[in-house]
Amino acid sequence: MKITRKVTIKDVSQHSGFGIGTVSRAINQSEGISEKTRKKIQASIEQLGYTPNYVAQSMRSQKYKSIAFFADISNPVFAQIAKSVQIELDSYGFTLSLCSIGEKNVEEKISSFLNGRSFDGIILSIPTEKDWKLNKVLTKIDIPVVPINRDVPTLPPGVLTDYYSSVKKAINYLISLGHESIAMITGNKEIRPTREGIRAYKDCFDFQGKQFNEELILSGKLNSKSGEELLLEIAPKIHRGEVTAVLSLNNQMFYGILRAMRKESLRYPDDISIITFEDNELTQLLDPPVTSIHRPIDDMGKQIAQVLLKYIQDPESYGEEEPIVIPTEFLIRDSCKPII
Amino acid sequence: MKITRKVTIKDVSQHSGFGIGTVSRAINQSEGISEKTRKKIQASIEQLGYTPNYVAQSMRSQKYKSIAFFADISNPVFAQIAKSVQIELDSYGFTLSLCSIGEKNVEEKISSFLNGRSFDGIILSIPTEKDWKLNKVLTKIDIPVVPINRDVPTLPPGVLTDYYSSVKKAINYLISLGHESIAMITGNKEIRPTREGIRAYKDCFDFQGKQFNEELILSGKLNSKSGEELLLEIAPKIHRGEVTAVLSLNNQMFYGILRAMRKESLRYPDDISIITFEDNELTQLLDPPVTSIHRPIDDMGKQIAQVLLKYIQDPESYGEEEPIVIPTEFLIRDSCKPII
DNA sequence: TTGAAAGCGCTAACAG
DNA sequence: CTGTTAGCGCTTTCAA
Repeated sequence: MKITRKVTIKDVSQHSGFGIGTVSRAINQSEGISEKTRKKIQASIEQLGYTPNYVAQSMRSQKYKSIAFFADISNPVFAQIAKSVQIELDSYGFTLSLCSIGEKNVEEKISSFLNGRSFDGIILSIPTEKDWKLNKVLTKIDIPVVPINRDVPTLPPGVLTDYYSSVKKAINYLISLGHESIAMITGNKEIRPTREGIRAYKDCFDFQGKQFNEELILSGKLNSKSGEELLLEIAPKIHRGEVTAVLSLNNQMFYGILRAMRKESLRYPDDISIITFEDNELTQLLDPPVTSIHRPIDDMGKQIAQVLLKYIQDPESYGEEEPIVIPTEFLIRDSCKPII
Repeated sequence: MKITRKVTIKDVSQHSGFGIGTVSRAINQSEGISEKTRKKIQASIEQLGYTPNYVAQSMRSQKYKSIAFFADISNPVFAQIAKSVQIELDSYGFTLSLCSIGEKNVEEKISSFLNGRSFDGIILSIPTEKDWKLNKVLTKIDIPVVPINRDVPTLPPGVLTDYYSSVKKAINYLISLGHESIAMITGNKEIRPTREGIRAYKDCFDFQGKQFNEELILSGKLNSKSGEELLLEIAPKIHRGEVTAVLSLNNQMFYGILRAMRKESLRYPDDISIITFEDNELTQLLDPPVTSIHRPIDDMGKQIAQVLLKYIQDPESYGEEEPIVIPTEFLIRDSCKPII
């Protein structure tokens, strides 16, 4: 058995009797080729089992059919987004490459990852918008970038979850149950979800003509440890009944909140009412199940892929598109109790 | 401001005064170049801010510094593996590309994904080992493939979790608590974890001189729905006290098991003792927390990357390496109760 | 409409 | 030790 060299465009050219250029035109569905020859060449391609070499195509065309995804994939939310983005991209022949980023040195990670590699576009979730170094790096990138849930000054808005309405629904629900002292646990204040959450929170209280207490907004990092610390901070108030409800804007922080509650022997909904962003196995299987804000993550991933693809295909449109806002659903379960 | 063309090896050659070939040798740390020239060239490279074009390098060298990862990343276990694999690969300049696969048409997905694209290696987690079509596709692949927890006939063993010891510990623990009718919920029987689990289960009973009841091994699919159905199947027995413990070999199935228990108003540890594979937020935060089998996932990812890299760097060693066995930890918590 | 030929940026073989 | 050159497989002028 002889070693089978990969079949190239040259083989197709010979086999079909047409020139290399013509074959290329047939492959790329380009103009200036008769339907007849296209068919003949197509037949040769199928007989030989030819597939164009993506690497060679890329080198010549400067198109890579490849997207870089920067996020912390160990967060199931991003894992799921990555999955649906990949599935969507795949149907357009695009490949998704992963790059994990943490809290620190994000710009360094991103630029060293991009260095030398070639992508047509980037999907990005970053820990803070106010990262001067990062923003500098981002301006230098000459391919479209779609941020997830971030307002990056140098970038078009991308895809956003409707945190404002979500938080409004949650807070109003708690108010309707009679809660007045509602703590809200959020990530740092330099990301859109936090800003939008706070805005919604304030608006709810303003609308009700109620006093808004700044101290009840607790900002930290987007991880469970931080969530735990923040809950521990207000635990005394909860014990004293000075805080009767907690709204968590982040799934990871919520894990920490639950851990802290356990440590403090605080039980929901009796000692405290709780609501969290992101519905998942945990919120469903906890006893009682947790009232939560749900977003269609697969749909989000699909939309992210779609905008990016649009930007790539039509660079003129980059930055001209309206932000895509993903609506959420408010799932009332049994983790909140009315104040009597 | 003039448009800055990307600097190429030619520029470096001109700037440094050395030939293109010499520059290439400097870049690739190849033999046959004096330390002096290397330094001079290095200086030029830095001054010009040159980075080799990976695409061109790949095209010429047939090395792509690129790995394909086939798995269902929406399972947090694989997401975390993907993350740590990526981090490890990144330190060697390799890129990780994602491809989601489901339960069906796996061979079709894999081969169409690979088609035209170029990778140096593959990481693979497949739903069943007895997939004739898939195995046929796999034999045709001429780059190293590292399977995760699977014995694929046509492939070297790769990286394996020690299911045998893990299950043995769990079963023996249950036996020591006085349990005799232990149900084990597993994936399909054509994957290594199931086979190893069953073998361990049998060995434990044999060793104790106890009767092993085949009916208590419940095989299904690796998803929560299947876990739910299987638990529902034996629910009557649990109610009657004919089954007193359940061991779940899969994290996804475990979600379903918990759902089914809730439907059936079955509570652990009072109505039934439970143990599951994979420790995570859910097992820790459930009340009471769940006794579980934990494996070091990040370490697993790192090892997967390492073997694959070794195979790529030294193709002779492909298939000659011993399987890498990942040990597990048995975390006793409060989900099991002794039989009195 | 088609073919020929010039590269894309790089590596590797060959010469010197 | 270093320079020159021939491609890798493809797209894209430019002629025919």
